[in-house]
Amino acid sequence: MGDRPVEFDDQGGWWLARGRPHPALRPFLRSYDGYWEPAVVPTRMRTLPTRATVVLINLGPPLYLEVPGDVRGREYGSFVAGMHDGHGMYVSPGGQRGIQLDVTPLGAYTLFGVPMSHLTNVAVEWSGVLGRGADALVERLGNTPSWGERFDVLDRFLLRRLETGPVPDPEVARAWRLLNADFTVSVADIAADVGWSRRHLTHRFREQAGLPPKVMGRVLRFRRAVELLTGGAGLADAASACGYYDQAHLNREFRALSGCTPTELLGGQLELQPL
DNA sequence: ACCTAGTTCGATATGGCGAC
DNA sequence: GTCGCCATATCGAACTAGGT
Repeated sequence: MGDRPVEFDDQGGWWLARGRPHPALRPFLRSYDGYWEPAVVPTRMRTLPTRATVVLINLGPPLYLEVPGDVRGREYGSFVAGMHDGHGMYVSPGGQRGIQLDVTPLGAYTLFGVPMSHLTNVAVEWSGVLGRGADALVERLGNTPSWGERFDVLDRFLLRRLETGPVPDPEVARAWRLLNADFTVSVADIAADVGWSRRHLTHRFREQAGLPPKVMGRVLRFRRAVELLTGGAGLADAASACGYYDQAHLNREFRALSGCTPTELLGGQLELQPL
C-alpha cells in the first residue's frame, strides 16, 4: 500500500505527481495525474476539445468553468467534463490541488454508468455523476497523506465501478478503433464494417461515446493537428498530414473548434492541455 | 515569384427526428 | 433496428491579403 512508483515533475508553477493505474484500468486511463500549485496565481485558460473525458477531483479551492453547453459558466468543485466539440474557459483563483483523470469516452461510459450523451459539451459535479459515495471519496483522498496511497484509493474505487458498469456495444468499440486509426473514414463505411445502419450506429455511438462519429472524427483530427503544430509543423504540412483539404480548411476547423485561428492559438498560452 | 494566413461559396454527406 | 425526409454541416475549390 502506498509503495507504488510515483513520478514527480516540475511543470513550471505546477507540480505533477504521476502514477500508473491498475492494469485493468489502463485501457481507459493512461495515468493518475496529481497536481498542486505552490503559489497562489490566478489563471485563465482556454479549454479545447480533447480525445478524453476529463475528471477533475478537486482537493483545493473551487474553480470557475465555462463549457460549450453553458457559455455563462459557473463554479465547480470536483467535476466530470464530457466530450466537447467546442471551446470553453477555465478560471482558477490559484492554489489548486487535485487529481486529473483523462478517461477514454467508452471507459467513461463504463466507469460512470451514465449515457455519455448526457455529458456532451457540459461539466457535471462529480457527485452528480457518481452519487453520494463520490463526496466521501474526495474527502478520503484529501485526508490521505501520500500520492501513492491516493492512487491506491482511486484504483479500488474505479475497479469496483469497472466490474458493475455497462459495457459498450462491440460495434461501438470497433467504430471507436476505426475512427482512431483513420479519422477521415466516412460514417457509411464504419456502419458497413460493423454491420449496422448509418442511423443506428450514429445513435448508439453518440449515446456511448458522447459525440456522433463524424464529430468525434473531427475532434480526433483537430487534436492530431494541434500535436503537429505544437511540435513545430507548418500550417500547410499539418493540414496535409491530417487529411485537411488545404490550409484554409484547417484554419476553418480551428476557428470552429477552438474559437481562434491556429496562429492565435499557438501564439498565446491559451490552451489547457490535459496534464 | 513565392509563401503563409485567412475568406467565400456550392455540391453533397451527415445528423436529428419520427414513422414503421 | 431500419428507413425517409430534409435542414445543416462539411469539405473541395477558388479566391484575397500580406509578407519577403
